[in-house]
Amino acid sequence: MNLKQLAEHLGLSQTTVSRALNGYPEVREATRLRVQEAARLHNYTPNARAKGLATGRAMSIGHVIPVSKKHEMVNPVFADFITGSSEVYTRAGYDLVISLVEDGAQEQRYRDLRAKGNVDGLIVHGPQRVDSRIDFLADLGIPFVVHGRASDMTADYSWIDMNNRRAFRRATQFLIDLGHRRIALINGIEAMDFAYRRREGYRAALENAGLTPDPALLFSGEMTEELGYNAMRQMLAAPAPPTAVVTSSIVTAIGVRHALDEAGLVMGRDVSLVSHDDDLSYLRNRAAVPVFTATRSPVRSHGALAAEMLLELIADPGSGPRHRMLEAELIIGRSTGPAPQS
Amino acid sequence: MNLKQLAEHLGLSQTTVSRALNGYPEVREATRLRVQEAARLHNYTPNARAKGLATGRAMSIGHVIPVSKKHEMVNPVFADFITGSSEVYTRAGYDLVISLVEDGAQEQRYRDLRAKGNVDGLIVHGPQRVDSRIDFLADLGIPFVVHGRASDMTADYSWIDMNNRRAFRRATQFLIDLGHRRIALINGIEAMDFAYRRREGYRAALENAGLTPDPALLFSGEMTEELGYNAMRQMLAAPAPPTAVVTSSIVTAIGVRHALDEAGLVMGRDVSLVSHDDDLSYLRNRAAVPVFTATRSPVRSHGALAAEMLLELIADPGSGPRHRMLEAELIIGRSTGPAPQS
DNA sequence: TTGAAAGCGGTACCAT
DNA sequence: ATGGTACCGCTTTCAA
Repeated sequence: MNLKQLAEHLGLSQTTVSRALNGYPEVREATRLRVQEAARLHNYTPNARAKGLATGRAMSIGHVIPVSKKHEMVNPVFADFITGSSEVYTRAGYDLVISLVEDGAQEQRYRDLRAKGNVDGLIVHGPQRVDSRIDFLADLGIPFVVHGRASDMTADYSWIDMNNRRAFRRATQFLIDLGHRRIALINGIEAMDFAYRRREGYRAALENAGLTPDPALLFSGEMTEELGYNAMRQMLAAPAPPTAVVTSSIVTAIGVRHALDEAGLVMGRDVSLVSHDDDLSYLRNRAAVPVFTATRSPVRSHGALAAEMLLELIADPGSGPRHRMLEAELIIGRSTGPAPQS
Repeated sequence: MNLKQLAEHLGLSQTTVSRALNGYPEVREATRLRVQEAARLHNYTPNARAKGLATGRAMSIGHVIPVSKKHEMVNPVFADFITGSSEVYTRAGYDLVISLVEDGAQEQRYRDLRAKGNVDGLIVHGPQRVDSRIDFLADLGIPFVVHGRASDMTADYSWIDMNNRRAFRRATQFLIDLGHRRIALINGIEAMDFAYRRREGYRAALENAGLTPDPALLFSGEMTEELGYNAMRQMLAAPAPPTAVVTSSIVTAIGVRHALDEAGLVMGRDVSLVSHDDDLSYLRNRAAVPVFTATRSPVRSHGALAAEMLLELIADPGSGPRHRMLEAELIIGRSTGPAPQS
């Protein structure tokens, strides 16, 4: 059933029916009720494409996720993030369009997204330290919010990010406070902004304690189990293995643990481990248990906040860029030494 | 730049330009080249909404993912699955629309998706053993492919699924072959079809070996770390703990391991563990290492296959439902006993 | 081989 | 308070 048919059925004009349904004030209340009733009865839902054509708004938001041929993995946090966003979009009547776009085709894809006119705004995932997408999208004039930042760019754009630097500084400090001196970092790919900031935090904590980062304890790559496994094996085979490890992902931490198993070492006794993005809250306060300690960021609410930010940006294009920084939580599942300084 | 402007610019009619760009044969070759050249030059991309309105096709596919208020989690395999699908869609010129829809609002949301006209077909995720969505969508007359099946329904619909029953039968058999007699299962929510089938496989292996499933060793719930932790703790506190555990998810397995840690037990020595959806291929053949053994399904390619199936269905609505079953791989990272029979 | 014009299903301006 | 009508941008008959 479309508008025309509904209007004929009611003996009204399309105009009046449209107005009644869209809450315009100049419709008599009785008429509005009659129209709404009929619409409900016939399961009338306006055609989104026609509506979009007429209004110039697509009522949908795009999430662009970079994938590279080389790094096959799609970060699982996207799922969480998108869940948060989705709730906001649904409530506001927006659809969510996902675009996985490959390294090479970036700009053309964005241009298309814009020209095809099926998104009103974009969320940009996975920014690098210098990310050409940002200037490009700004030029294109489409509202967008970046999930993360591009540290080495000066442009002012809207973003939402967690405090990666702080989280990793605290995690590292926690281990230093426990007495560790040889602390490894198994990080994501450091061209990615988040990984770069994490390493900065790690380094800051070491330097603050008068320690020099040892390159032999620094690893970065795609955050797979395999990375953790290989890194840990390599370090265990070297002359001076670390006594503690900080990893960027729980997945990597699992690999680390397999390497420890293989060497007959016990996590929490022989080697301490802090992993990011693990939710150990169910273990909190079980202080005697040799488990991971973790930092965790509420990715899902990041998604919701980013979505809200973007919708505001779309509603009020005049307003300037918005920024939002969120803190990660340090979850101590095991504490064999002094608690970390907050 | 829109079609009208491009046509004026070229001194041609919209009709001719449209035909030239869409490969209609009745355009003179010289004209076509001139048009294509100009289109490229001006970055002309047809407006998708207008095109959709005119053709009646949205050129986009919806993925509907059920979320319930109670089970907050969104299964991380969606991310992988969608990645696979996305590649297929992109190549075929389709967009991907994600709809997370809440338990209550299911039918209304599908009806809307259909009526709003912004998807040409749907992939349905997370089917239950009896899933009302299937009959409903069939009635609605929109092409759809189910990722998974609904065991207790008789309707014939298109689906793609992994052989959950077989995977869990083999995993359980593997443990039986190692000599285990008390084998626990920590499963997903068994109203979900996949979890139900997994339990059937587990049970089949036990019965085949003349073993009776012990209800005290059966757990099901949302596949969180916490589930694995609580289940394992509870079993360890009981009179006759299991000597082996099969879990439906690597996340759950991590929780199991924490419970073992807490009890001072060693995985692979005191308790064996097989987890599903873990990729231990990097450990394959390291037979002496006490690690997880796993079954793994290539979720990403499931996504691609489902997408292809759906596009075929859309292209040829007359053809009947299609089905595709995929086998999971049993990855043996540790083998302290005889290998499982395949 | 090309063009004019009628939709596709709405919205919104201008009348009445 | 309601209706007529000109778009929105593209496709597709029908004519020339």
